[in-house]
Amino acid sequence: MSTITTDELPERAMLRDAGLRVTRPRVAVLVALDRNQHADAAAILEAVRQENPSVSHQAVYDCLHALTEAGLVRSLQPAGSSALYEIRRNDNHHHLVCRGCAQLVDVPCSTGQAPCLHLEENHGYLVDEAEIYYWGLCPDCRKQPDREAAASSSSPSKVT
Amino acid sequence: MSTITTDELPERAMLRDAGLRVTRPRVAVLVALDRNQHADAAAILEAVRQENPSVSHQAVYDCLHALTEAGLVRSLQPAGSSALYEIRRNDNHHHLVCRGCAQLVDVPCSTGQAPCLHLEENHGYLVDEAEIYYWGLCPDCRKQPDREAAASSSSPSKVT
DNA sequence: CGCCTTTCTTGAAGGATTCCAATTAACCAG
DNA sequence: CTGGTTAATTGGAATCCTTCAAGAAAGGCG
Repeated sequence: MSTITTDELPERAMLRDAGLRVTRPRVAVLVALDRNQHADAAAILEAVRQENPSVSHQAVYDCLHALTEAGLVRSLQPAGSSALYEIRRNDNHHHLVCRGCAQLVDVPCSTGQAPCLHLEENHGYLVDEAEIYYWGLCPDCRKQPDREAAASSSSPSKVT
Repeated sequence: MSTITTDELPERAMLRDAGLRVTRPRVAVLVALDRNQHADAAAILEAVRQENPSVSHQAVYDCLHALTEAGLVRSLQPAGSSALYEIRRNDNHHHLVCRGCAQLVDVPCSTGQAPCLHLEENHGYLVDEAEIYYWGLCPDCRKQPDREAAASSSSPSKVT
């Protein structure tokens, strides 16, 4: 399906193949995401503007929505963070989140296919995905007593 | 540990046992959560004000933070929703979220203990919890063609 | 009972995201 | 290559949720 032209950015083909119009901001957003996984809207805007200074923040939001609807991009929102975006690949991975610094790391899915977890009782829902956040402390935050204490004991949880 | 006095609200004991001061807004927040699982801050505020009209929204946020840190309450934030709260019980359940209407349903955890999923590579993290969101369409939204189409096919997805 | 600390109230600010109308650009057919 | 149609982008403002700050009130211990 993909229309491959000489020296054409792969992002352009991605867009066309998904049935989306190829626009400068959309290409720029995809390129930015390719370089910077787990970026939020502000970071993407900044990256996009390095090469296209005139792009508005609204355009970035529109692009992200369009790309998400088209399935090219996946949006994440671990509690306490603003929306993060990543290019959707076929690996159906999950995420490891640090309670201390909110750092996000990819972890492979054990089964590899979505939905990767069986559900006993689905309440009549048509389930298509299981999204998993593993919460914990990253190596750096484990060294800091404050944050160590926050997540290790049973009662607390300074999620912020 | 709990100091049980005649005709005392169990919420007061919960707070005292957790080492928190027993205040009117905190008790009211716990009572509201007990009646209304998966409520957001606005819903809790409204419920609290039915009996305590003077409670400020800021007090509700403060209470929710204090209760969350103390481990009495758990906060959820499925992508696209504002923060939701539920009383933390010992069942370590997970959640089923409708992409159409954002309705949230509890589903039991298969293993029952946290973290309920083993992680092959933990990147040096100290993991204490696996939070799972099952995404799909609730029975009502499955009946609506727009939303049905949104999540079932591979390319589209009007997640709104 | 009274002090000290924590929590609450009030008012306002902040950040992220969305809405809207007018303009501009991309795609497709001729 | 050119025009017409459709869709995307711009820019500004508005909305929603959450947090900050300062003073007032209330809880808990001695």
